[in-house]
Amino acid sequence: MEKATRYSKKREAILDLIRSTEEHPSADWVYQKLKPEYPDLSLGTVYRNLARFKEEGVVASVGTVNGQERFDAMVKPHAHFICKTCGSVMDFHGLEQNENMDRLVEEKYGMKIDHHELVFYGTCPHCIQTN
Amino acid sequence: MEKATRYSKKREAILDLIRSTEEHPSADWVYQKLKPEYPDLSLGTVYRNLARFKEEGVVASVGTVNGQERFDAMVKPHAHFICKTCGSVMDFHGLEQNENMDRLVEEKYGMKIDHHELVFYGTCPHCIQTN
DNA sequence: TTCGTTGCAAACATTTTGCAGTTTC
DNA sequence: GAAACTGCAAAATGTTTGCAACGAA
Repeated sequence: MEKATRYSKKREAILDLIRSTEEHPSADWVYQKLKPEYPDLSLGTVYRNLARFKEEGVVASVGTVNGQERFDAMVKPHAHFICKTCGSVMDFHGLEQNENMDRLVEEKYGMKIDHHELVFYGTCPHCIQTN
Repeated sequence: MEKATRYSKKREAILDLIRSTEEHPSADWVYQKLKPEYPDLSLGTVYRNLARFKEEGVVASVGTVNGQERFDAMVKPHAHFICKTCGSVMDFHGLEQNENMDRLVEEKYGMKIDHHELVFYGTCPHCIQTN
């Protein structure tokens, strides 16, 4: 038996925020941003909703940066860049892998592929300048 | 002034172990495996040496699986597969990105690229069977 | 009224760190 | 003997969870 879903203003605010930013936020970033408007928001709620969004597939995890998981409102597959200096995460559009790659891999190696993630690591323009 | 390096039997054992397995181990896995032979080994030492290996570039982080960072004795670039069910990490050889990809990205987006990581997520053959 | 959702704080798990003792050179 | 390395245990950090109160339907 599936669990019913009820409206929640905070859940809506969390998703809206993630969708409105290019920051690829962490749970704490979301919490800090919403705290002023929702003074009684708790971190637990942010985590619970993020977990839920991941299950629903409306938000994806980009990976862990400096010990914190970072999230992305999933629109379509795209590559990411992570700055090793400041930890910022950016999108790379136009570097998508071949659409058939997942299927090819399935045939070649015998596993079921759900999705893949291409991440570049390096130094962002801003950190290049200030070093 | 660089810090001098001294020989350490445990450091050697840790690196040898990572190099000898396809497990893409976590810190704790390394610790558990070496504990019988080195009863006075401590987890702190494993972590300290892993951090060192990463800096030296002899070991790379594959990512975080179920909250634990997983490591790989870096030989040459290759893609990875992570099973969402059992958390196992495997190598995918023959899927390397174009060698020039990093340089292309640098020119196109203006960041300095150190390396990239391609990870597939899905269900491994073993977990397909037992479900 | 029901039961999904939340705040709060405690519990957890992983990783980091300070310090005193040990080992390498 | 100096300095690197380690064990140990405590601390720090990020995330999860139990429970009572709250809120949507």
